Amino acid sequence: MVQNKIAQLIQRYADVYLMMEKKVSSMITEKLDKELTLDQYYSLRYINLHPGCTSTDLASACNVNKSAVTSMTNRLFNKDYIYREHDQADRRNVHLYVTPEGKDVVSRMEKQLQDLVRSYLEKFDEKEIESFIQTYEKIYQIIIEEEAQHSNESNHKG
Amino acid sequence: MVQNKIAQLIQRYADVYLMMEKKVSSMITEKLDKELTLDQYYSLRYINLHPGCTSTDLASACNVNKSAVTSMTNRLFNKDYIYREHDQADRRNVHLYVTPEGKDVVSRMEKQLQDLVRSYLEKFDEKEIESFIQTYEKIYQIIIEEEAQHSNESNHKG
DNA sequence: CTTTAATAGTTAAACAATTAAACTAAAGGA
DNA sequence: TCCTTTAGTTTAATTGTTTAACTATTAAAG
Repeated sequence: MVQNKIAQLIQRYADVYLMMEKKVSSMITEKLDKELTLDQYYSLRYINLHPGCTSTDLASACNVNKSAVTSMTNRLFNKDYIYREHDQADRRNVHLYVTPEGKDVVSRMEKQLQDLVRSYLEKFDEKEIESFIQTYEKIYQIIIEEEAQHSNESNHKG
Repeated sequence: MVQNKIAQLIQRYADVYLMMEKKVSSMITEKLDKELTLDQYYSLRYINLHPGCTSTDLASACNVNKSAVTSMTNRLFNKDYIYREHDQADRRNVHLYVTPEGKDVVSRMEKQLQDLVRSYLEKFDEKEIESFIQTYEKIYQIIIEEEAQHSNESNHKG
């Protein structure tokens, strides 16, 4: 791709990125249950999809420090949405599980999120959204692969 | 669009969203100058593109409270990247401007951002990225229009 | 004109989310 | 046994945010 074209595309992306991100996250916290922040919802969702995952797993998935995960899981634990279990084979490992209350709130928020997004998605052609998400997933894949290659140098995270 | 298909698309988006957001923002803070956080960069970039804008403008653009803007502009002010000027006609208004040092850092970070993103973008077809950003801009437009319609009800922000 | 409303912005207290560094505890290897 | 690595927590600090109370200025109503 031509250098100039790339600069243009990045410019256009940057022009909407900030507003988009803040607007979407504030829309969501406004419209959805106040029980969880967006970050808390996504963390709980991850644990729900990966029962028994460790703090390290979650840290690597979110690309944050383990101490950030400790804080996050403490917040979820204090709300009785998750519980922890020590690994019997290797007692250093702590496995994370979602409680019934946690499962309740995840599915409730998932439904609310769908109701919210549906009204916007209806204004699009299915093919357009499909290919948008495909590109999004592709970008994600490329970033992951790229990181796997350079994982030798810096492994202070994950 | 069919209900089921919508649920599927949202699911797929949610599956990558969390990792994507955190990974990208941590990649950027890692690779770019440490002088500014990503939020600070985008705020400074906005002021640079809209010289003389007010706190209210920035608050509305980011969809955050005015007090959040005060905090943000204080951080930028303390780093000598912006300055404030009282409006002579209406002394309640405070206009924001980027200093020469601020302009320096914006253009430096812009260049670094382009160098970083270029390596990823090169793996894509130009048409694919073009239509990805087009959809992104379209989503943004729809959200803005939607909000303009419902602006009567809740105007505690912006 | 004076009193009252509204508007722009700041301050203060609280919380969420994060990092870095020091720490505890457990496991593995020489 | 001693040293090192690994998993996770704690602590102190910073960023970014909200809500509510506040200051200062303008506009509007009588």
